[in-house]
Amino acid sequence: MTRPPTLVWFRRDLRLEDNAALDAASGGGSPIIPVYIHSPAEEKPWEPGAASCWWLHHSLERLDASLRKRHSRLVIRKGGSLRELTRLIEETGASAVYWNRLYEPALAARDKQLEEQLRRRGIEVRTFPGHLLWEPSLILNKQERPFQVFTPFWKHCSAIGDPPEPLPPPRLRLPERWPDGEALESLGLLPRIDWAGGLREAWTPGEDGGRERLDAFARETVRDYGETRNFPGTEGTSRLSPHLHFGEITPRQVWHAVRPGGGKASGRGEAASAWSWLRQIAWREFSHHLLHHFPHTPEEPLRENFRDFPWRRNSSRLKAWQQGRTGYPVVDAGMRELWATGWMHNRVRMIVASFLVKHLLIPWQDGARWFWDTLVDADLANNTMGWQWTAGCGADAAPFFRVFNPITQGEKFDPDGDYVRRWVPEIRLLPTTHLFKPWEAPGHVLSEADVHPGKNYPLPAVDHNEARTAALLAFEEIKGRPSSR
DNA sequence: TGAAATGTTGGGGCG
DNA sequence: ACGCCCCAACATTTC
Repeated sequence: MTRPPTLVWFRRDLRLEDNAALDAASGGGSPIIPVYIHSPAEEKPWEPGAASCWWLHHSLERLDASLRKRHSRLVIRKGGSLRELTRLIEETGASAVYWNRLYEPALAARDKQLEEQLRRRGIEVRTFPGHLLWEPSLILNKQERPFQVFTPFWKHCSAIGDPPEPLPPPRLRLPERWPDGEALESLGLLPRIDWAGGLREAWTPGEDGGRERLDAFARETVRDYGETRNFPGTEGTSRLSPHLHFGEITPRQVWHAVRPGGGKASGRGEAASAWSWLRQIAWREFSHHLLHHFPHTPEEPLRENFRDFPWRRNSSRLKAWQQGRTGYPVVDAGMRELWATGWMHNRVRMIVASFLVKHLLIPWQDGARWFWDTLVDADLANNTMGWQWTAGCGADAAPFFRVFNPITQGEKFDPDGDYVRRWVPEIRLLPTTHLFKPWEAPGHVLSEADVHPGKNYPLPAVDHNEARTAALLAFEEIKGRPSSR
């Protein structure tokens, strides 16, 4: 007599290692049935965008392949989560469902309901942490309120000490029979017209790809992270964000992979670099913390006075921004990198976001929507926090009057122009002194470089100084008003 | 995890 | 030698 199987419900934890739900199920000794249920409607209004869907398809493919190496498989279903889980329970005689917790408001609410309904039917439900280092509901300040400033949040969390060591890969006991599943292709995650060439070139979705990226980063890149992280023309960052979003690797794996002092000698600068990167991991935690405690923030500004901000919706300017035709080379380079690869360097994200919100006065929500659809690492918590931060209406936000200068930002952080030349090839022959402001170049320099402003490269959508003044003026309108209830 | 305006200082050219 | 101006370099404040 074999024991009834346990369903391990995969969601955004598309990995076998350091997977608490899978580990607990394998330790329990029951046969394991790995399940994925495609139910984008349950994530509304933030169902995954086009780039995320592309990633998800390949990540599921990889997960299934690794399971098959262990003679297991991923059972794919689509439709309502409760309906499909219930059906699977009936079909397989499963007595338990395990999963790793997610924290976005809509999903957390759905999961809570599911848990109750399954329990009512006598099913054992167990849920596990692991997507984050610290449970958002447990992190509170001395007044038992959520943190709204990053530094005290980080101080509080880092004092807790190192997170537990990652879990080993599981041993999978196989069921006697497999339930039916859908073909991955039937989920329709891949684009109908193939625009994903640039994504394929840039990324290897899946646990193995994430692991390789992490190993390479921990071995080499992290050493100089403090120096190089701000230069989009170099590979100074980890590029782990999509792997973290889909749970192909975990924050505790990355913590233990780069944390200084783990036996191997490292210089002072190297330790500082590693900590400054872990601090970025803590920003990810902070953004989930904020979304958990302020669940309306994907749509509404945290600071209430920003509801009355005199935004100027303008679809043709929005489109120029989306397509990388603003006439500001750094901005255009970033937007084109995003479109081509599904990713953008963080320094450039701040520049293009500031440009949309402060130079064009277009609502940050419009920018957040575009990022949502085009980023392979689109993450509701990170995206929301990032945009509210730039717009000046979020927690610990940059004040609104901090307006990035798209010219000097380019000169500072792309000093040789490598980044701009790569993504805005039509101006690549300009000398670096004029690369970030082609409209100021003398005629003979332009014609020698074959740059014709207004013809083969756009004139600036707005004048920097005028736009800056207009933004400061618009900000005056809401300045005196109360920023929170 | 700004930028620009304004203020201060100090060296050098020059009458 | 001296005052004056210019200006770079740096610091402070303001948006």
